[in-house]
Amino acid sequence: MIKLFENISKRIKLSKELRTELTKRTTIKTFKKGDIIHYANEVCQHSYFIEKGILRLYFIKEEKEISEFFCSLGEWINSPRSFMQQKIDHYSIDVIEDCEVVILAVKDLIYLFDNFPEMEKYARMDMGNSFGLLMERITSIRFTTAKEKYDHFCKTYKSIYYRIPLKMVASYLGITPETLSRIRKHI
Amino acid sequence: MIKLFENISKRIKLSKELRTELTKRTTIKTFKKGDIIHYANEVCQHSYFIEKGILRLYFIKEEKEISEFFCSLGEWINSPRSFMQQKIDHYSIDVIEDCEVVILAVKDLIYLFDNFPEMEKYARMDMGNSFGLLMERITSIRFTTAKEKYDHFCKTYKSIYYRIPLKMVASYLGITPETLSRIRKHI
DNA sequence: CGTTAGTTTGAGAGGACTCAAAGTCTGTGG
DNA sequence: CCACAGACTTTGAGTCCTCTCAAACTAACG
Repeated sequence: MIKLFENISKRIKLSKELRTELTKRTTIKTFKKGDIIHYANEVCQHSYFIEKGILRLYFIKEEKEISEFFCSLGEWINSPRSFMQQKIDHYSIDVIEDCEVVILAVKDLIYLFDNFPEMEKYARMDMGNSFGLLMERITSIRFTTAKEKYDHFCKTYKSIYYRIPLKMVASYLGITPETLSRIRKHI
Repeated sequence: MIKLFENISKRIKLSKELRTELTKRTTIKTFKKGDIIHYANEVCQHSYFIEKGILRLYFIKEEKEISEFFCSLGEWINSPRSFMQQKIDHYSIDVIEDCEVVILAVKDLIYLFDNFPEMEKYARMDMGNSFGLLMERITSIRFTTAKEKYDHFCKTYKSIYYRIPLKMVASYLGITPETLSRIRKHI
């Protein structure tokens, strides 16, 4: 839970009460590479904070997996629309590298929102951060060659880019595995 | 302010007190087509809620304007990172169609956040909504032909897409004006 | 009503795609 | 602990979409 408390403290003052409540309402769990921790045909009931490992949000399009993004140490992952609006969405989450996560159920998060206004602030700020990253990514996708897209990807995921299979990176970037393979050769 | 109150009420219970405070702390203003209401070299001090008209977030890349997104009736617009983190960012905001906006200064927003916890919730939910749209957009940019990108754009902006100059649409989609012109011809 | 910005049309070049096949890695069961 | 099957990655050839550059046309604004 250490990384989680650090992450929260970065954005808001973490009171002893909130800390206690968080400890009480979360569970720690480990998963193995290849595990699927959220399925597209279910409503996302949990949000996962990563203490270790790599997870991926992806969906299926024309029988192929498309990676939406990757998350690692110090980040939250869930199926955004499904989790926030409690409805089915087409995203699944799987494990790229053995991981340890802190699990928070939506009902507990709501409890925290209702009883700790600073938790709302934290959620807003954390999302604001992700929002900025998405905007940057959109810029990096438009107008750029496959090589520039890949360079941006390596920069964004500098601590983990080399741990993700080429095929998944290709679908994340919206290029074919063949093209990505050729690009990497020329570096 | 009618649309603003509607928008807020959709997400949270709008108390009489918050309503009063909002009225007191916002101003209504009109702008004309072509006006620039936020410049890239300044810290964004205000957020604008649109009651009428169309505004655009854009930036300059290699001497060309790149449109990031368009906003119209019932939406907030600001330079996201600049506004949230109070630092310079490369985005400017200009007026595509004469507009009427409700202006909220960052200091007043902070006051509202500090005194009305439900305002934090509203901001979080509103951003969550925009977040979902960005994710959809990323999907619509990857793997798609220029025509599919344009179709998605028309769907996303169904009430205003025909009011935006072709050149701006092209830069929004990340294709050249020539390509977009050819696509539109074949519909 | 002229100037300037925006849009359309055309021709040619190049990057990324598709399809195909060979080579490499990984994990599972014997 | 090794061998093999299946998945992943690399390499190659040919095609197509979108880009660039260039020029004509049209619309908007003072």
